[in-house]
Amino acid sequence: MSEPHDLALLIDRTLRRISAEVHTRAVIMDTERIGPFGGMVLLTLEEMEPAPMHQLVAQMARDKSQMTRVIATLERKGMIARHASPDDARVRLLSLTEPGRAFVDAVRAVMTEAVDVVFAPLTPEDRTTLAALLRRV
Amino acid sequence: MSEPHDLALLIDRTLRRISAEVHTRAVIMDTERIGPFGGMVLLTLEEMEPAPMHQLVAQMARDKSQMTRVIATLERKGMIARHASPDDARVRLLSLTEPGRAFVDAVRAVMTEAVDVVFAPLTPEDRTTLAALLRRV
DNA sequence: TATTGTTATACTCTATAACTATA
DNA sequence: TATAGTTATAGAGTATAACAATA
Repeated sequence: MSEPHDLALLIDRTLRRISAEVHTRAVIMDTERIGPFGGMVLLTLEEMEPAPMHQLVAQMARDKSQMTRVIATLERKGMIARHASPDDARVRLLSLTEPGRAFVDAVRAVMTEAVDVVFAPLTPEDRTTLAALLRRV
Repeated sequence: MSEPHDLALLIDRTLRRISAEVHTRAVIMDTERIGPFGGMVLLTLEEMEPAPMHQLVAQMARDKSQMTRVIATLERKGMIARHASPDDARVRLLSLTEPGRAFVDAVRAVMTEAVDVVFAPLTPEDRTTLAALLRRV
C-alpha cells in the first residue's frame, strides 16, 4: 500500500491517536471545558501573538465563524484578550492573558506527553524529518 | 519552533487542509450524504476486507459505537455488507458490495486529487518518506 | 470474566450563508 | 468592491456508559 490517498488515511489515524492520548490525560481541558480545539487554539496563538483573527484562521486552516466562537469562549474564561488594531479598525488583535499563559503551559505539557507516546517508535531525527516535511505543505 | 507538541499542530493543520480540499470537490460524498468519515471508512475497508468491525475500529483509531453507526448508514445505502463470521458468532465480517466498490473508486479519485494538491510542495520521495514515518507510529 | 457489537445520550466540531463595519 | 469579523443554524463527528450475546 503506497497510493497517494493512503497519506490522508495515515494522517487521519495519527491525529486520532494523538487526540485519544490527549483525551485520557486532559483533565485540564475537561475541567475548564474548552475542548481539544480550544487547547490547540491557545497553543497556536502562543506562537503568533499578538495576531489578528484571520491570521489564526489561516494558520489553523479553520473557518472564521468557528474561530469567532472558540475565541469568544476563551475570552469569557479569561484566557484571551482582544484589542483593537491601531492600523485597521476592522481588525481585532488576539493575545494571551496571564491566566491564559499559565493555562497554555498545562496544555502544552499534556500535548507533549501525548505526542511522545504516539511517536515513541520514531527517533528524534525521524520526528524532526516528519515535522520539516509537514511544515512545507 | 520545533517542540514536540508542534507535531500535533502540524498534523492537525495538514488534515484540515486535506479535508477542505476534499470538501470542495466531494460532490459524490455530499450527494450520497455519507460524510467525509464515511468515505474514509470505505477506503480503509477496501484495503482490509473482509474484516471484523473491531479490526476496522483499531485501524482507524475510532470508537466502536461510532463505527456501528457509520457502518449501519453505509449498509443502508447498499455499500457495505455484513456477514456472520464462521469462527466466532459474536463477530460480523464487513465487506464492500459491488455498488460500494464502484463508489469507493470515486472517493479514492477525490481523495487522491486532494492529497496531490495539499502535498504539491513535496517531491514523490518526500511523500514516500512521510508515509513510511507515519506508518511506523 | 472478557470480548464483540449495539443503543442512547450529550457534547464538540464543521459548513454555509447572511450580516455589519470598515477599507 | 473587497476584507475582517459576527451571528444563526444545521449537520457531522466524538466520548461514555450501560447493555445483550457469545467466548
